[in-house]
Amino acid sequence: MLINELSKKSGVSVHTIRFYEKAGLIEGKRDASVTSNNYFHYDESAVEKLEFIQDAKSVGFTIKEMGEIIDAWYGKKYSKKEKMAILDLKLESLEQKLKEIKAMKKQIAQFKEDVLHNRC
Amino acid sequence: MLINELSKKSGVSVHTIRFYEKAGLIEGKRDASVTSNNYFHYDESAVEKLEFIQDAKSVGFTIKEMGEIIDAWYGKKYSKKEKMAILDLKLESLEQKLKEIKAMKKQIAQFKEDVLHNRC
DNA sequence: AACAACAGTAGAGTATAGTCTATACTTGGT
DNA sequence: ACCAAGTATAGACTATACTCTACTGTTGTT
Repeated sequence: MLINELSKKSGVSVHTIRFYEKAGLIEGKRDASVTSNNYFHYDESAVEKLEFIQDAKSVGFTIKEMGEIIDAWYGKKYSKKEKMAILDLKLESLEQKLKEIKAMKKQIAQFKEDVLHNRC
Repeated sequence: MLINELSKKSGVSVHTIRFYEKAGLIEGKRDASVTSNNYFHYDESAVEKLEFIQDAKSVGFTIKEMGEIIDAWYGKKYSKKEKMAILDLKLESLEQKLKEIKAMKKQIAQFKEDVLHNRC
């Protein structure tokens, strides 16, 4: 599919898809048999990656971190063992975020107590 | 205390404290009886707020959101009822973040499965 | 052939959150 | 009195993550 279709399927704008492509998160391929244009073609994995990116963004992963995860998931540059290690690190960082959020919930609950009892 | 002491107590740089002050997150007071300088004086609440800011940052709250929380915690511009409502909204957004992170953990666990069984 | 819609590239602009530099004045220790 | 260290303000600079504009070329429909 071309970029416009990818945009519609993923819900990510054409501009942003190109931005992600420059950042190395997704990759389109050019058809060598076509000489009249330079159009990039994308497959279903690009849709999956863009869907992942949207979720990963909202949990606070940076472009760089998303790139690492995508490389460990789809890429060819790591061995199976390395991929598992990278993904395990990401799981640990999520575990850390989980703890921080739980602690923040407690803190805000405490703020509510303070407000309730006019302690501020 | 003056800004340098506040910086040491909170672990936040003097520059960044001034940035937060401009953003309305903390507030120093000038001593009207002193005419020779314009130095700001901070109390213990500034330390508490800066400590909160560092935690709130790491869970993904923006400056604007932190300002809302601080106003609902320490500020005078809201009624008790309004303060509780604001803090409840923030608790809900944390609950949402918690869900997203748990979902992302599942997704990455699935990536591990895919890698393990050479499905990518 | 005309033309709107789409594709690519380069680069400018925006928003957020700092971080640092320059300048000028004040304070505290010797 | 001297001078390093601290303080305030304004504004420049950086990094991240987009978002948009300008321009050029291609494709598909009429």
